[in-house]
Amino acid sequence: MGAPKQKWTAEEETALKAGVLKHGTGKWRTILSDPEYSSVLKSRSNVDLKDKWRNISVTALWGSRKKAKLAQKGTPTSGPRPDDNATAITIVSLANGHIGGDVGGQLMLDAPSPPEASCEPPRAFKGPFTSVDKIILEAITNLKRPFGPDGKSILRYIEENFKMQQDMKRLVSSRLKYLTNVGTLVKTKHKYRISPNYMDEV
Amino acid sequence: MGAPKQKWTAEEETALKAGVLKHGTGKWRTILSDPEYSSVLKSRSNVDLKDKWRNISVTALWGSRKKAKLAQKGTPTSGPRPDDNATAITIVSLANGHIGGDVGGQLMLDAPSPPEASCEPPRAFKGPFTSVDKIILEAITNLKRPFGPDGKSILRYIEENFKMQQDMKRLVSSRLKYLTNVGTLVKTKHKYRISPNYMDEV
DNA sequence: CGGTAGGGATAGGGTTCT
DNA sequence: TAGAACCCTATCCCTACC
Repeated sequence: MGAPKQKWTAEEETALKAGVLKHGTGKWRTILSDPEYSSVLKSRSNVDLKDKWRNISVTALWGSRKKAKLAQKGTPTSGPRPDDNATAITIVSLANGHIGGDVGGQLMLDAPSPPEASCEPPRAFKGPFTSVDKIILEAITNLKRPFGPDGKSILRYIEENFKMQQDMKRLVSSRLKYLTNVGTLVKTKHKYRISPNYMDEV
Repeated sequence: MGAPKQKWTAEEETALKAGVLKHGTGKWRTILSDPEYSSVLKSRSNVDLKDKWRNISVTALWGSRKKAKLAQKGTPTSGPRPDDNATAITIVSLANGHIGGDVGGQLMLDAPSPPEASCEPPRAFKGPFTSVDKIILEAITNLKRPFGPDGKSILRYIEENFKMQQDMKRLVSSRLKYLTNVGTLVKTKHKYRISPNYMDEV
């Protein structure tokens, strides 16, 4: 009827990956609207992009969605094995890493704090943070929740303890996603905790 | 972020329904502030409540929001199946019915049923039409707008064509909401038209 | 500014096709 | 039979409008 299973071409897949690299995961409509990819992807919907990306990621991580589900149920303690097939993981990381510097060009998280950002973090614990990531890790550490705080708590902590001149919601959300993807954080039931392997880096 | 899909529990849903029953639809912040529900719903926002209620209502009426939209556009033949899931419909009716007697106590229009209406399960469809409802239907019919008149036009029509001794604004607004909820009216872009399925009841 | 309504996007479970 | 492609819809997000 409508679409007899339109297989993804290599070109489309490349465009999708580039799009995720540029705009981050979860920005399917944005990617689709980007003139850089819209021509190649014009026969795809935002949902198609989402589904395809899921296939790519999950395949790289587990081999298939089915295995992924089984793995999540059967082995609650062991996370994904990054050594399996790192390509998609790399792409995910890369993509999310790029988010920071992208959205509106205003995020610029790693810019070594401008001359005197006109707003000094009032209650910073570890001096001038140049990275939102560090703030997030601090939040998780200080919040001391049994299974880790959830995203809202983290966001609230940051908003209450730092003077930010912008809305941190999306940025924090992006970075949580990123830190989870690269394995720095472990996400369980919407709660984030710092991976044991990274505790010493905090 | 914090909750990429925090599914509603049965308990939360019950609290929401009770809240609507008590305070009426559209009073999401009020429901959230009511100590009777605030503990159960503490992880929800007023917007969450609004969305969930929309989902409950629309699911009961049409099966899903998508189907509802499709039904509004085409498919003149198939309407909602009242026998499908009447519970939410009933609750919607009940809730809105209570609104009438609630706000300022001045609405209190015509209880079509005897005094003991308070403990009686209301009939959702063909339900308690008030005289104002009939006037509203007349207004919509006579105004003959392409996609139906909006609330203001309906109100103006009533004020111009009937001598009412009270301010009809809130009352008309309530009844429009009610008639929309029970499926008698279909609301699209602030305009109201009579559902094809109820045209013959006018 | 805070709240609500409504449109619309996303996430994830489920289904169909190959 | 597995996996890719696609569907369904609860939930979440954005914006206009009071």
